Amino acid sequence: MKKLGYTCGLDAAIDVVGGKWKALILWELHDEPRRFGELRRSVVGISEKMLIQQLREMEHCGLVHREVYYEVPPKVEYSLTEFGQSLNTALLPLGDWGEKHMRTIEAIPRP
Amino acid sequence: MKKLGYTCGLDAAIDVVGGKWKALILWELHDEPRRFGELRRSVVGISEKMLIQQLREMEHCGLVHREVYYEVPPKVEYSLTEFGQSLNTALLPLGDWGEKHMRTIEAIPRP
DNA sequence: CAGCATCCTGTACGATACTG
DNA sequence: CAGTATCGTACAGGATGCTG
Repeated sequence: MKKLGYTCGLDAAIDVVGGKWKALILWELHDEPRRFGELRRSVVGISEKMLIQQLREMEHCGLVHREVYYEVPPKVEYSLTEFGQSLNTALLPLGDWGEKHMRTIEAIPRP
Repeated sequence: MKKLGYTCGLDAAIDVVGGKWKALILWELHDEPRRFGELRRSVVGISEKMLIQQLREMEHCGLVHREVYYEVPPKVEYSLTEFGQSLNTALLPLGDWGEKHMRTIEAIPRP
């Protein structure tokens, strides 16, 4: 969410879902709502700071819905909006591509 | 191209096509080979440094083929490999999604 | 024309500790 | 449990000038 005046659809999409974590979070939410703690565990390697930051941004873009249950202990559930679902669907082929070529990608020699 | 040990296909795909420019370059190459100067003009806003850097990385990953014509003046053409084509295809739905929701995305208030 | 070499900056991301 | 608050760093990305 930085620029304005996108040059094409891909440009706009990447601006929304870009970065290291958003697509992964989106994926974790694809089938059912998740609590903060669940996400922290399932999105391997993410810090609390990044998780909450990315969630807030996605909420701000209308991709994610945040539902607070006023209980003790606290409970908050994150879920995809229709908008988020549509983005997730658009990401499926990319995920499949990655899955199919994972070995190849892993085998690329790093500098 | 940073990590190893991807947690899912999407993770791997994003590692390959991530960043601000690679997907856009891929798109520019989708229908026919392009010369360096052509790319510099059509990928709006990219610097020479970033263009050559991204091209080299994509070449290294086997997504792009670099063909040098030993002429005067110099001529170099970049084109997609089969691998690159397949990635580009996987990105199509995302591009469509972006195209469709561009107005919505542009309308999101920035911080 | 197609690059390479430098220098510089912002920020994305990370580690750690603390709170309602 | 679900976050805040700080502090710190690496690297993505940018600006400019030069070269075979």
